[in-house]
Amino acid sequence: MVSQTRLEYGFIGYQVPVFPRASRSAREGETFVPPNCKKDQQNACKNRVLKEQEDEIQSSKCNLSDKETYNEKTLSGYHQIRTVNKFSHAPDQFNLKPYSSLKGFDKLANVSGRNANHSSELGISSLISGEFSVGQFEDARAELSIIQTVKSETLQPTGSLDALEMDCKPPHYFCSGSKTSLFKDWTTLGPSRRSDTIETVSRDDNGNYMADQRIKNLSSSRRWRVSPNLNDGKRRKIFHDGRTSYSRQRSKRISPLKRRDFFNQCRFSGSDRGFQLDDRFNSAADKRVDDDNYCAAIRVASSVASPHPHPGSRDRNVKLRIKSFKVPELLVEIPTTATVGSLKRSVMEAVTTVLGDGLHVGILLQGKKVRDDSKTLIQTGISRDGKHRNLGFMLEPRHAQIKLPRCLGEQGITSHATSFTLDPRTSSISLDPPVAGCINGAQRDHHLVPSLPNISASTTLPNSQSRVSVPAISGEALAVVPIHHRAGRREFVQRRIRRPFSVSEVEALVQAVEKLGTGRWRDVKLRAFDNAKHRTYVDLKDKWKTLVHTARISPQQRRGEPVPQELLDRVLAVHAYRSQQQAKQQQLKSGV
DNA sequence: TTTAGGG
DNA sequence: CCCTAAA
Repeated sequence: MVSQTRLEYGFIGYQVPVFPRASRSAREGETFVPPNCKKDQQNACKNRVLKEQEDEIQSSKCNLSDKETYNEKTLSGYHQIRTVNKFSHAPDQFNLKPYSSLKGFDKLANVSGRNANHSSELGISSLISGEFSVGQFEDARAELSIIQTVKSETLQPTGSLDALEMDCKPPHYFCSGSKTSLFKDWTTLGPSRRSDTIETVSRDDNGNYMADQRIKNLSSSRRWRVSPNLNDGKRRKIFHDGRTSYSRQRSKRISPLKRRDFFNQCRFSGSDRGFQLDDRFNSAADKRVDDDNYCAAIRVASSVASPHPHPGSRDRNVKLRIKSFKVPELLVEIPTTATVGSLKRSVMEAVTTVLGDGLHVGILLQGKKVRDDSKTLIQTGISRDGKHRNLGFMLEPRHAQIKLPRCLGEQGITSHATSFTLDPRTSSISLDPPVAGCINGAQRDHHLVPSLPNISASTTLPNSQSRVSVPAISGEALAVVPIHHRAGRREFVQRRIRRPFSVSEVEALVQAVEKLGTGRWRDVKLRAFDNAKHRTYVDLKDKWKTLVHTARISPQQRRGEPVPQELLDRVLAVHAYRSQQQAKQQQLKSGV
């Protein structure tokens, strides 16, 4: 009976720590102490943090050992999605937490750089793709029906909806070691904390939700200038079957080092007076964020420079600071017999999918949509003259519906994960199509003009939703195969979102290669990943390559989700065998 | 398009 | 993952 019960979570919104920012305590000049830090350790913690701040300039490498006493979760902070289960009393909570704190920071810097150059669109997807996971519940294999025994009894067999509300806690702490230096200026903001800025969410005539914001002038802020060679002019051709190929392209990708340099150039300056406004904004945002009832979204800070920069005329730059995005509501339906791990993945993938390619950015200026992409900001009216204080960014669904054919369970292509009872045929994730996300607080103000009138708008929440239940395929991860709207599509093409191979995928890959050998990647694809549209044969080949590499290095050097040694052994065995065969072939050839 | 490798 | 030369 219980196994027939399904839980459905409606995600009204998410708050994802897209951009690192100082914890409130840090901005308030206090030293953050991890919540789990025992009292007698607090002073030591404080000292350590202070010391880190002192050392951050010299330190060029993050000293992990120095932080080992901290739980990563504690250090990184996370945002919570809390479900309000109308059938139960204890709210369920979902956290979006950094997938990898250190790796994430590099990418965050990268995102910042890219944002500065393109639009926040890239940054969002980049950020979501791999930097965060849905977590907290330790036993990912525990079945929901066990965890929610009590709830299950009260749940409707189907169709029960848990309203999910966001609890958007600011990251407690986001920097450690040298990484702190990247964001130093974020952590050392001015003390101005008057919460006199009222932010609200408004709805445009298209039914899109947005938050108002302020744009801050860039004048004389050289840090916000954008290097043109960061432009990633990649062009991607989309095959009819959803596969991709790439035409020749241009400039080199930015190396991580360069990205960091770039970010360092772009970071805020604590001496920038305008930043006090940012900070004030932050305080307002935090206040709101603390409100359990507030539906928040993806937090972004980005900068956008004038598309036609005038060298030597920095006054013409506009600085945008987008604090957060609201994403459309998502619904996840999942059997109670599904594992916690699969629930996490479902949520994560729903978020990833929507942000990955399901949205595009719309711009609202004084309530009107700006549709002409070719206009310059000045022509549009986005300038520093202060005329327009209502500049809004929206995340709008790119497609009417986003379908997520997928298998939610760990049960993958192989039959190994037999302990999972999730029925893929009835799993579904859906996106609320008509609701656009919004950005809470890009902000505008004038440099050297500390007082800025508040911007306000009416607050509305998404009220419509539609759930799209789609039959899940037997592939592993979801294959989001958005229908690409070529017309009016953004010029720049983002890198595919990163989708680390799960263990069961690796298992399937190894199994297939054992059978087919290396060098027949198309067959491997067809055999084991036919339903995983996002895994191309090139991906599989690449994965095999990394698997071989992984198997050869010490476990300490490995990163990401650990691959069972048994699998790695099989990888090595197959690889050795195939190599041997290949060598023999070579010998035969040359011998003849 | 697919394979094979370097980036 | 990306990008491509070759096959």
